[in-house]
Amino acid sequence: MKFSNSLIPTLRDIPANAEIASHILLLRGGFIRQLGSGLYTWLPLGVRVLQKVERIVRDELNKKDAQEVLMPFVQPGELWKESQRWEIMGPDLLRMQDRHENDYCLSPTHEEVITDLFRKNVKSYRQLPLNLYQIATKFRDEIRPRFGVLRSREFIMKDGYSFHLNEDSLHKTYIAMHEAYSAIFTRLALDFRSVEAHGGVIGDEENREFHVLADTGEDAIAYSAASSYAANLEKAEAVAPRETAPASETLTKVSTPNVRTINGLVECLDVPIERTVKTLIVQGEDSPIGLVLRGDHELHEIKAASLPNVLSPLTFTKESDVRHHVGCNVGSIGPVQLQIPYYVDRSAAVLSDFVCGANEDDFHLTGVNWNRDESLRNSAVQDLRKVVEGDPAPDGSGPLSILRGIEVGHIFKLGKKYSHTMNATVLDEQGESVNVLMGCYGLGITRLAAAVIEQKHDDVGPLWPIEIAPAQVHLVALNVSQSSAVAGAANQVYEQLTTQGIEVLYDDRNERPGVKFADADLIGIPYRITIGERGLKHDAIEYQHQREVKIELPLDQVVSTVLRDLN
RNA sequence: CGGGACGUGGCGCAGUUUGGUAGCGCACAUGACUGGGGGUCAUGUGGUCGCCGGUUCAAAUCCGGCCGUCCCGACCA
Repeated sequence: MKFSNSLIPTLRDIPANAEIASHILLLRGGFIRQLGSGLYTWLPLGVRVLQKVERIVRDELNKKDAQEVLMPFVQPGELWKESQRWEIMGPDLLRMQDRHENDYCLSPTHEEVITDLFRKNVKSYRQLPLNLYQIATKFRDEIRPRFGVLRSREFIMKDGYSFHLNEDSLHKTYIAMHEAYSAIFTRLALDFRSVEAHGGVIGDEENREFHVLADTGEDAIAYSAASSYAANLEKAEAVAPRETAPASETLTKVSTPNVRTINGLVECLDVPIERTVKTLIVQGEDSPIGLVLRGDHELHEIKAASLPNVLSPLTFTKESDVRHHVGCNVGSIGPVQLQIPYYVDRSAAVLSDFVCGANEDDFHLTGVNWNRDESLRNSAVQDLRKVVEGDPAPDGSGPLSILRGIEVGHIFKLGKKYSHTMNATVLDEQGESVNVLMGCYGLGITRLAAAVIEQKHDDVGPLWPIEIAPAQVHLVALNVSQSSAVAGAANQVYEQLTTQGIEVLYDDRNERPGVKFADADLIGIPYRITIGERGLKHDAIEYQHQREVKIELPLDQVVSTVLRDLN
């Protein structure tokens, strides 16, 4: 690949609309261009990266006997109505009609199509298990596309689906996919975690997310350094830190004029925030419901919304209604004598001598105790809060740490969710018709390419892992148009490496050295060979791996050294 | 959807407050010089100032509407 006849539009300036490393560097290195919000064109170097990511993914999946298919990007609305997701999906699903006014959508995922394919073509348990995948374009009309290709609307995803007669078979494939994903990310030399997660609209049986750790990640990951426990914060279980201390204070009503917030309460009464309790009021099925948390803890909406009688999605009760039901403003609510049902978070439930609202404007209670104080004894305790750094891990292995991660893969057991609604059955050994069990395995190809940069870059450019670099070697020939010696040597190295099957980006342009070096940095190919007249005079060719120290090699050893390093 | 910002040659920006013939840097073309970290000089090419409407003798600039892009948020008392 010669630079002089390639489209590699590197940028000197930082593009105005890009903020994070992967977005900036993919633009500046000439890998992508934006077409519209959440829509990107992949340029030649970018396509090479994607193809290599895909190659690794195919390789690892094929090892596990998954088979590749390719399904349509445009799908009939009928199928989505059948699975009932036409109604459930909301505006993320981009819908349209054809000339006959039939409903269609751009596929955000392919459960419906694959299930339809399966039910029309597989009839016997003898054909199971079956594991099919594709690498294809998806469209999701995201609320807010951002961070370039990290959260775009149109993107490339590997999505796989498996079919099974029984749970045991499903589990085997689920584990096999877990292994395949781990192998893929390991080959990319990524620092990643597989974590417990929420299933979302796909399904909420057993599932696992794969995250590339990076500060710019949109998700928070709680993990235990002492064990393999790791969970997305949206799933992570919060366990109570310690046993209840005995009550020592007496219940006292204190005046707290104009105190409406926990911070105000802490200041007013000079109590530690860990000994305060706040009560949030959300809409329930019959009446509003109180959620009681320690003052310094944050409500976990997903946990709260899944509680019995609590409305999902979680909706906070309007302040005027709070006064109607509780008799005070939202800053003075507390569990003592609360006139509506409430749940207490585990960590709030182990407090003693704590402070809470008195359900009367401008008053709070101090010295409150769950077990001693009559109206509190039968409080319902639930996990309501987000975990924080230092919380005990649910597996008892020690304190939790929190890191940020980019979700690049997600594997699910779907069970019979789709086989049931879409009537996908096989005949079992007894000749009985049974719904198959399914699994579903997603992996973001375009996102993964960006996530790699988020984790592997420096000030001047990406540091691509060799497996997905746009080329293996960047050959920089300095002043080629002036020096026939340089041109001769560079051409020779280029020919020899190419003949050996090495991918070389050969910068044969008539550009100044500074331009070539800057572009090489922006492109980020791992091995760089620099040939200039100065070194050539004493038979010295520069050779450098990423940003490490350059070494000098005689011309006749360059090719063999590269071959050695690449194998 | 709520809040904020922005939209001026390919890219990055100034000009808008106070209306008066559209500018800078980079890139691009040609030539000369230069030749190991985005070089210098000279001469050039390229823009209906996002779109539509209004005010005005005159609009990038003022007013109204629309479109687009980015950022923050999408609840925590």
